[in-house]
Amino acid sequence: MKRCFCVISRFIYISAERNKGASLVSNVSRYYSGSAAAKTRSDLRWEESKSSDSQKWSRLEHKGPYFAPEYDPLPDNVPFYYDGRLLKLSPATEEIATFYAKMLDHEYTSKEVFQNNFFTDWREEMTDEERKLIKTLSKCDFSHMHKYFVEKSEERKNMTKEEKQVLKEESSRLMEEYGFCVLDGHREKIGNFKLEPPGLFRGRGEHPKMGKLKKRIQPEHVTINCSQDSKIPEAPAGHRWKRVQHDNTVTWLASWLENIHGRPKYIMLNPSSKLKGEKDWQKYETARQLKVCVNAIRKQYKRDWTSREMKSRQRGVAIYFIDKLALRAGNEKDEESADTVGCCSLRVEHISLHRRLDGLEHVVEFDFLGKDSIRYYNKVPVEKQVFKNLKLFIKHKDPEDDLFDRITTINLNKALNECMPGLTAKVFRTFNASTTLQDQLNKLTTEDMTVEEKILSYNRANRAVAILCNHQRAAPKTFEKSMQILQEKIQKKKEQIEEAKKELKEAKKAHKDAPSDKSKKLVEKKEKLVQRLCEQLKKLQLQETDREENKVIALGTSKLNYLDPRITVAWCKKHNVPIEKIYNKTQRDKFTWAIHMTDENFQF
DNA sequence: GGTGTGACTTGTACCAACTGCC
DNA sequence: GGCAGTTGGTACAAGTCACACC
Repeated sequence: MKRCFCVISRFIYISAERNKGASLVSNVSRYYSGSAAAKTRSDLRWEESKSSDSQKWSRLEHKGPYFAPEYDPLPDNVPFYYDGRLLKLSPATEEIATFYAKMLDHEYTSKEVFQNNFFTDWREEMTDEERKLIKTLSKCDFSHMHKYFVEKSEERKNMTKEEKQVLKEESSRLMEEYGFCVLDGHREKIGNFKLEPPGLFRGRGEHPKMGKLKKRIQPEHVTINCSQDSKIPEAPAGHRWKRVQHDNTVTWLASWLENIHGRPKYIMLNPSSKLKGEKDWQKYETARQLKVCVNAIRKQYKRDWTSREMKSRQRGVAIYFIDKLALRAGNEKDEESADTVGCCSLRVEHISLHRRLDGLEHVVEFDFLGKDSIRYYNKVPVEKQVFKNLKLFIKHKDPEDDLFDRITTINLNKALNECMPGLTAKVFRTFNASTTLQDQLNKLTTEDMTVEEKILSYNRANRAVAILCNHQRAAPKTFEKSMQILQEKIQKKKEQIEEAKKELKEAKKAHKDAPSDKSKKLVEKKEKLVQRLCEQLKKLQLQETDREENKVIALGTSKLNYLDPRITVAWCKKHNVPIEKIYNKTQRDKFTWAIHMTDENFQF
């Protein structure tokens, strides 16, 4: 096994070095090759080099985070009743009560875990007097608070244009003041300059901590990261920062510990920034390197299926799943989070083995909750040896036992890294997603298509990737209704076409009976009308297909995180599809690097 | 080799802003 | 101009993975 990995490693090392040598130079030159005029000051950033890989910047200056506004107590006419008795809550207690009251419309507030967590945390923040009094959540009447917030929300919606303009200007001012930093002399947009306001933690799926109080972040909780010679951000009046540090090996501007899990959170740059863009580009380059050696890796993991060592067999099957099904690595999780799994953390209960199913042999049926508690359900025919191994792995195990009990994501990634420097489980997802997009685009696009048809093809290719990566979304609430409206439009258009055709026929007849310039013009006019209506119908039908196929599939995640944007840019250029039809403004900003450096011949 | 921590990416839901239709 | 439907941006949760430490 190890020997084989070494052979592969050497082979890859040569390819990687070859790539690396050419990469930065060709990257930058390709970046400019598209448009000399586009070479602006901000573009030049890409030519700058850092003194080492770990150093992320030389100079960093920013204003620090923007804090959530202080709590504004409820007006006196919004009562709170406990057990039928009117109570005036202390501001801190009232604030937490409002978090709950605002959520009453959501189904999860009725869950026992949510209620228990909320009530426990709420009582901790109460005054002694309040705590003595308020002992049962069901006796609390939040309905007046709830009504107040519904009304407030309505008021906001009904604001005049001028009032909305004032808010917009205030928001722009904040963005201008806090939303940018200066990194190595360039003004860069910050991703999340506003600190998260206090509230109740929701979590996704059956999260054991749902309903817990997310406490207000104070300056004393925040660490600032900036360069020593920069103007250090000032803490709000009467406060001071937890710490000010000058660590240029990290990219974050500020951090704090969130109180729910005790994990750090960060203020970081926007995806359009140079720092993020370079990282993104590197990610896709690593995935392209995998393309060079994936055949050797596949041969190796197939050999591992018959290894004498159980660990190797399990690793071989796990990498096969990661490669074939684009499963996530599946790190171990603590008890304090929702019960979700990935490849390495799959349990026996998550798979069913069928020697024969739906006319196929050796079918594995997967059914588990993955990231964000999204269900992964798939029936996959696998190689006979994989099937045999799985039977072996589950032998004498209970449903709740680990399927792959001899491996972890750490040693799996270690083995992958020996195959190819920088290779980890998630690289397979990027690689398979981008490869799928490229293949599908090649298959689904022909020159004779209209731009609308090409866009449908693109969305279908994008959809194939989203399905592979299991990117699901809840069907939009208005889906059925909007489909019905669209279908009515289609029906109406069909009727219009029938009518127009009839009129055309009549015009032709009239022209035949008594030809004149006027009758000729009328025929031409009717012909044009029929043609225009048919085009409109086709467009509507394409829209219908696209929307129907997209009902529960989320395309955004793969577009933003898994599909090498150069594939898209090259396809747009080759097929004369305006890039604006595929990427919106934000996406174009994020992928500026790809838009500049890619010509129509790019191949992933 | 196991565990904890930190840094960063990936992911969905929600809501405000925008768009197109009547 | 008003409204409904759609889109885009934001919020923030939940992953991955590297690294330090024992």
